[in-house]
Amino acid sequence: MLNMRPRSGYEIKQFADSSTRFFWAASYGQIYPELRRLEEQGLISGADEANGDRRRRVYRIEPAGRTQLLAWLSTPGGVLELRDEDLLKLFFADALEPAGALALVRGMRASAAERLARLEEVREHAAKAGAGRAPHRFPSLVLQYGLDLHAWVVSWCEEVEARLAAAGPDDALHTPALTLTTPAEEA
Amino acid sequence: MLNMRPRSGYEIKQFADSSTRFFWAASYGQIYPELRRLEEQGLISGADEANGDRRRRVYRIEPAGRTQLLAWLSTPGGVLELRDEDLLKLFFADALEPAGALALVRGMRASAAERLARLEEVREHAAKAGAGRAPHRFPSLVLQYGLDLHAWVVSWCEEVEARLAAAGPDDALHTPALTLTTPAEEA
DNA sequence: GAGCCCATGTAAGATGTTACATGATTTA
DNA sequence: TAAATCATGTAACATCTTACATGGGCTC
Repeated sequence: MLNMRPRSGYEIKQFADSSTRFFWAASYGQIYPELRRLEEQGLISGADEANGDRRRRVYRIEPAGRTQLLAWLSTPGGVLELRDEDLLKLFFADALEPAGALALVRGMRASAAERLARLEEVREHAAKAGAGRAPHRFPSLVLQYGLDLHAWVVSWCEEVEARLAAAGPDDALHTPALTLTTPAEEA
Repeated sequence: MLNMRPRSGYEIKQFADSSTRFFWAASYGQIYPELRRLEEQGLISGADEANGDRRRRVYRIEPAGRTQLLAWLSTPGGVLELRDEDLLKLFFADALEPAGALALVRGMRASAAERLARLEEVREHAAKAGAGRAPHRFPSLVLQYGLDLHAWVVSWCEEVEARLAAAGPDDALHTPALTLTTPAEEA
C-alpha cells in the first residue's frame, strides 16, 4: 500500500477496510507494530508530520522495500484459508428437518446478497473518488472478482433452494448446481 | 460429527481432513482439548475402548449435546473469513509488468485446478466408501459447492488471462468476467 | 526390523482480535 | 458542546499451528 503512495497507519487501516478487508483483513494491533518492524528493517521510513497539533507519522516505501515487494509478488503460491460457518452448518444439515435446511440456505443467500451490496457500495465510492486520475487497474479487477463471486454464491443458493423446496423423499440434490457459460463458449 | 456416529479424536481429525478441512480446518491441538471441555459440560461422553493393548477413547453425543447442536444449526449467520494471498498479490499487481500480472493469474488458476482435482479425489473416495448405505445428503452437497466454486474460479482466471494477454495500452479489464446462466434461465 | 499407521496429548510460539487509553480537531 | 473523526498505540485475551513426546500394532 505504501508503494502506491505514502500513508500513515491510520490511512492504511482506512484503505484496507474498504478494499482488501474482504480477502485479507488487518487490525491496528497488526498494522502499527508491523510498520515499526518494517522501518527497523529499512524497508520503509516514517516521518512525523505536524498538521496543527495533531501528530501523524507518514511512512513511505524505500528501495529495499520495493525490491521485497516485487520479490513477493513474483513468488508463486500463497496462503488460502477459508472459514465459513454457514457451509459448516450446511454440512451437518442432515440433523435438521427439511424446513430447517432450507432456512439455512436462504440465510446463506441473504448473507451473500448483503456482501454483494456492500461491494457495490465500495465500487460506487471508488468510481467517484478515482474519477479522472489514471487509476490502478488491479484493485478494481479484484473488486470485480468479489462481485462476480458473491453473485455466483447467490445463484448457487437459489438453485439449491429450488431443489430443496421441490424435493420429496426422492431427490436428486447432488448434480452440479450451476451451468457456467463463458461468453466465448456461447458462440 | 459425533452426532453422525461415535468417534475418537483421531477419527474426527481423519474425517475433518477429508471433508470440512476446505472450509473449516481443525488440528489435534484444537480437537483433544475441545473434546475434554465438551465432556466436562456434559454435552458428550467418552469411553475407553481397549482394542488389543492400544488405548482409544471413543466419544458419543449426549442428549444435551444434541440440543446444543440443533440450536447452533438453527442460529442464522456465522463467521465468514477469507484469507487469500493470491488475491492480495493480484490487488497490487500494478507494480508488476504485464507479463508478471499474467503469471499471477495463471498461478491462481493452477492452484484452483489443483484444489478441484483434490476435491474430485474426495468425491471418488466418498462414492466408494458410501456405496449402499443410506448416506447423509448434505456433506455431498457441500462437496458439490466446493467443486462448483473452484470450477468457477478456474473459468474466471481463464477469462482474465485472455483479457490480459490481449490487452494493449487500451483495455477493458473491468467488465464482469463471467456470464452466469442457471438452467432455469436458459429456457 | 524399518517404516508407516493408529492413537493421545502438550508446550511453545505465532497470529490476530477486542477493548481500552489518550488526546486533538472538526462538524452538527 | 456533544459527537464524530483523526490518530497512535498497547495489553489482555482468544485462537490456532507446529513440533514434539510417547507408545502400540501392522506390513513389507
